[in-house]
Amino acid sequence: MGMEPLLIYKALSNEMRCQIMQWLKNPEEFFDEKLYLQQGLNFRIGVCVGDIQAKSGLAQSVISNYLATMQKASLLESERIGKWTYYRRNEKTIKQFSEYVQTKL
Amino acid sequence: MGMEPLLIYKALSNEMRCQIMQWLKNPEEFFDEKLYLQQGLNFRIGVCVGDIQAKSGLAQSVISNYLATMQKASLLESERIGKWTYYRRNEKTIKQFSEYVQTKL
DNA sequence: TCATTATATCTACTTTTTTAGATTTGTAAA
DNA sequence: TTTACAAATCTAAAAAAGTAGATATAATGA
Repeated sequence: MGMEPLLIYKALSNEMRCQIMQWLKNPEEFFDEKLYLQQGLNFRIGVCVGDIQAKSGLAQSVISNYLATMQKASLLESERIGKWTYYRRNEKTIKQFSEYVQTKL
Repeated sequence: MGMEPLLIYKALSNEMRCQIMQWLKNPEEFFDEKLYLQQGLNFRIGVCVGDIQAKSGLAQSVISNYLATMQKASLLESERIGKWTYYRRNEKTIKQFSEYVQTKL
């Protein structure tokens, strides 16, 4: 459960993965919430893989792999509901990392 | 002159390079300043490549290359005096990076 | 000038990461 | 149950990063 700076640096050392962090920071700015609301959900649960993949333009397997990388670094967490997996930021880790950079780097 | 987060994440996504950042944060804790003082220098100018290389145990060419990578990310700056090149942290960039992580990540 | 030392650059090999197609797994709907 | 869809995993090829020996450059001292 401990935050691992090296894993986080590696996860963030890729432009698209950084981009995904930004998209998930303000999903309403980058994705359409309508279909989520229709299902009784909202972006608090995260954004599903397919939406992220479509926005990225990369292959499904690549995005799935990127998201797994970011989850292993615990920058993201995921929840499966029905056929969909929703990814959202893990703000706790992000805060810990930010504090690590501030005090330890 | 602008701080580039992606270059910085890449530079830090390697254990030895992270280690070097730590060594250069408190050189007096990890290196012997005597020979520097004898030359009218101190660690404020930085630590020379040979000392960093000896401590790392890696090949000279590898360390030279690592230091160049970190300098390109502007995490480090260097100064040549005679035969020696001294590397020190660029605290300005480090601060900017820390603020970037805090506010933008 | 010549030899020595410190560092950077060049070169080649190895390892890791990126990338994407194909397959598998899990879920839901027909 | 079959079918369809979303996402994860498998596989393999291409690109990038890591590694270290050899060579080049730059400075010093004999």
